[in-house]
Order: sequence, then C-alpha cells, then structure tokens
Amino acid sequence: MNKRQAQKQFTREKIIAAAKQIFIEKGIINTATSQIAEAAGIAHGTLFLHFPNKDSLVVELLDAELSKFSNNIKQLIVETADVNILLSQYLDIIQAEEGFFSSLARELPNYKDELRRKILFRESLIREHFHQVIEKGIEQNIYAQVDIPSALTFLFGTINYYLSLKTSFVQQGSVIEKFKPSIIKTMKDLLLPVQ
Amino acid sequence: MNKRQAQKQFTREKIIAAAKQIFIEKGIINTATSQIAEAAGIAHGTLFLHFPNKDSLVVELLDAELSKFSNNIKQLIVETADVNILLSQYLDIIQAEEGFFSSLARELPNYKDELRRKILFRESLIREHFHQVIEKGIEQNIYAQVDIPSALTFLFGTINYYLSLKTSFVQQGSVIEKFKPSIIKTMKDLLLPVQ
DNA sequence: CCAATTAATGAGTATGCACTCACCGAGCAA
DNA sequence: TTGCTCGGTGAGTGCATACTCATTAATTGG
Repeated sequence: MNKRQAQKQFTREKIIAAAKQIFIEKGIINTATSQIAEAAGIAHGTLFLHFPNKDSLVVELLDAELSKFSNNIKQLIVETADVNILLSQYLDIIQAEEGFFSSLARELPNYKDELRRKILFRESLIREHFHQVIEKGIEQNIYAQVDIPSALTFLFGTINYYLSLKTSFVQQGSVIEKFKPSIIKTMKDLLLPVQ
Repeated sequence: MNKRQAQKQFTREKIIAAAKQIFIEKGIINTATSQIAEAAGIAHGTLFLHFPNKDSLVVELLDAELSKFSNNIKQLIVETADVNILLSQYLDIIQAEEGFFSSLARELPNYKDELRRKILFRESLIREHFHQVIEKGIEQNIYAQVDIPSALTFLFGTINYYLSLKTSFVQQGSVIEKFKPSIIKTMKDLLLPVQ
C-alpha cells in the first residue's frame, strides 16, 4: 500500500471513529455531517469522498460494530458449555457494545423507511445469536435469572417480554428460572424468521 | 360569543385535532407544520396565529390529553377498592390513550432540551397516579399478574423494570405476584420525586 | 524532473423547514 | 352605509443541513 492509499484509509478510519463517538453522544438524527467532519479533523466535502451519503456512513458503522460483536459471540458460543455462564457473558458482550446500538435503537422509529429497513434487517443477526443461546438453554433445560440490560429493552423488546414468561423455583438457596414449555416454541418462532 | 370568536375557536380545534392524528401516524419530528395546516384545511400561516411555535402546539396537545387522562384515573382511584381491579382498569385507561403518549415517548430522546424538559415534567403527573395505585397495592399486599402494555415500556421503563422484581406464588390455582418488600421503598422513592 | 493522478478543500447549491408580514375581506359598531 | 377590526392568507425570509464541484497540492509512474 503506497502513501496515498494509506493516507486515504487513515482518513476513512478517522471519520468512522469520530462518527461513532458523536452518534453515541448526541444521536444520529441530531448530528450534522459537518460536525462529524469537524470532529474528524477533515473538510466537510471529504466526508462525501468516502461515503456517498450520511445513511451509508451509518450502515457501514453498524456493519463494522455488528461484525466485531458477532465474532465475539460466535467464539463464546463455541467455547462455553454451561448456559448460565454463557448467557451471563453474552449479556456482558452486549453491554460492552451498548452505546452505539442503543443510540440506533432509540432513534430507529424516526428514521426514513429505507434506513430503518436496512437496520432492522441487520438486527436479525443479533436474533440469530440469541436463538443459539436459547437452544443451548433448552438442551440443558435451565436458565439463570439474568436481567437483560435495560438499555436493550427497546432493541430486544420482544425478547425481553418473552423472558418475563418464566416459571421460577428455588434450588440450593438461589432462585432458578426455567421457561414455561409452551413458550419455547413461540419464542423460537419469534426469534428466527423476520427475513 | 360572536361569529368571529366562534370561527376562531373552531379553527383552533381543527388544528389540534389534525395535529393529534398526524403526530400519532407519523411522529412529531417527521411532521412539518405545513402538513398539519394542510390536514386542518387552513393556511400555513394561520397555524402561527393560534400557536407561537410548533413546540407550544405539542405541549398544549399533551396538556389536553393528560388532563382527560388524569381525570379518568382520579375518579377510578376513588371509586375502586380492590387493587386487582384497579390496576387492571388503570392499564385499560392508559392503553386507550396510548397513541399520542407512545408517539411522544418514542421520540422524546431526540427532542431539543427545552421541549424534553417540559414533557418529562408532565410525565411526573403519570408517576404520581401510578404511585397511588402502588400505595393501595402495598396496603392490600397483593398484585395481580398484569402485563404492562408493551407500548408503554419506554415511557415507563423504570417502572417496568421494578415490576419485574416481584416474588410470585400460587394461590387457589392462579399465580399471584407480590412485590419484594425491599423493593417497595426503592420503588416509592423512584416514583415520587423527580421534580 | 515532469505530467498525470487523485485525495482533499471549502465556498457554493438545493432543499426543506419554522416562522413572518403585507395584504385581503368578512363581520362588527356607529 | 361606512369605516374599522381582526382572523385568515400564502408568497416570502432566514436558517440549517445534505451534498457538489472547480480548484489546489501532494504523490506517483515513467
């Protein structure tokens, strides 16, 4: 890679980093492209050499975040046998990525149709992971009592609702929760399709 | 009231009715004042004879809705002794007013500070009613298992979270839920102050 | 070393929006 | 009837913002 290409890549990364931070702080709708450019230390016009429009910057950022996120989860699922530990660590990972995702989820209903559709399609990726975690839980027939981080209530509204449909019982002094059998089918149906 | 005054009042009501409907359909942020005027069948400029700006139209509409809502709840609390019935009917009333409130709640994080502050201040009205319902529940020491309508998850995010911290037990064949005692104080603290 | 390439610049354009104001005409008081 | 009042009108203004493009300057290949 020659000097020009390296410089171009560097600029692109500055834009993405700046965009992510400002989007988390102020939301996407309330962030002007000129502000992103300023924060990245480049001219306003430069931003549009790297991204054809604001929406594509959002989508690209989302894809990058999802890719990191997805790799972490995949590894976790392969490595962790115990569902209690798996679910707990799974939620830790979600929480770590919380900022940008929840900023997206918060504003999602206000986006134009086109952008909203793109984001919702990608949300199904997250559902798929969650489904794998549930699969393991069903095999082992037990779930630990875990709070879905409240910031994810919106993104995972449906999941959260179904998580509340648990039966609970006490085992060795601590409360253990188990999904009602009738719920499991519905939950899987809900998590998988969409696209 | 002479013909002129009557006409003015009529126009004002047309604006409010049109605004409410469009806000519910498309959200407040994505509705232009010119669209409200068009839906109300008046000139764009006329809207600003009745309301100094868009925000004040939103706030006025919110106050009107809250006032209706609040009167209904007050009456319900006075008339209904049984908490199970009270809570259930309380949620029915909320659900009936759901459209405009949830459109507000959905967009709230994206509003400018000034408008957001005004709306949050008014949300405390709703909290106060909810607190009275909880008070009655604490006296009677029992809550029916009730789903907070999912559309209200956002507006009542905190409340919803605390509602999940219940102990449950089976009585006469049906599940009865009771708040954990340690939660009740926290919940009361959370619901009352804010302003 | 020179000409071609290309990343970067930032003033400029197009658009959409909240809000204004000079003007109009129906209703009212005399 | 007459002149005034005032609600209504809609083209116009100012502003914010996404996006463009003629120009500049650094880098490259020959």
